[in-house]
Amino acid sequence: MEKLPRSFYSRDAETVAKELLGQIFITRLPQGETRGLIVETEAYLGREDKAAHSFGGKKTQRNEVLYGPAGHAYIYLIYGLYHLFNIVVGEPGDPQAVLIRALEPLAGFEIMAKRRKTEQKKLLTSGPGRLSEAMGITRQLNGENLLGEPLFIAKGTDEPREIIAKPRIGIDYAQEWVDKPLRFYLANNSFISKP
DNA sequence: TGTCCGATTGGT
DNA sequence: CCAATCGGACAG
Repeated sequence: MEKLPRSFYSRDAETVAKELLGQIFITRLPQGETRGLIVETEAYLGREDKAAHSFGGKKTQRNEVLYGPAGHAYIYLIYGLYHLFNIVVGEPGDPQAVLIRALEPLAGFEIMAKRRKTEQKKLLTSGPGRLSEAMGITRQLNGENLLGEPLFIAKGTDEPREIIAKPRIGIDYAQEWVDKPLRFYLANNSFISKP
């Protein structure tokens, strides 16, 4: 089990978003260990990207971790109900991020089922809010270093995989950025958030 | 301090 | 289709 190094994250969001597909996201929290294969991501390009929280260089208490070093978690609450899990990427000071949108459950099924209050495998991690709940992600973990514990990403297998690129979800306000193909997912995977 | 709203989800 | 539910952004 090999953790992805800092250098993996210190690249542009589009590259990292694609290369995160097929890697393994692991959490080790008091309830136990859970693992999921990353099958869907979105790239948020930073200052220039009207869909990004850091558009125009905006820096607030919520998003300041985006301006720090790559390989840390950016976690925030959306709709007062769900936590979304992102990874800070790029060089320090360049506020880019990758949103993890779906996982394929690999281990810790019972822990996930208990947190999600469902036994249906398809409903455990197929969406950004769902996977955060299943993996035990809350904003207490905002800023955590993914090269340590309790959150990290391990190298998956090197098998070639077909990647599909499509527009991002839920960013209707982003004008000319709405249609840019910055959402990536593995072809033929059944755990994608919106089929 | 007051108001408005969201990188979603689940039930109608 | 629409309500749930609340921290944060921003205006005043």
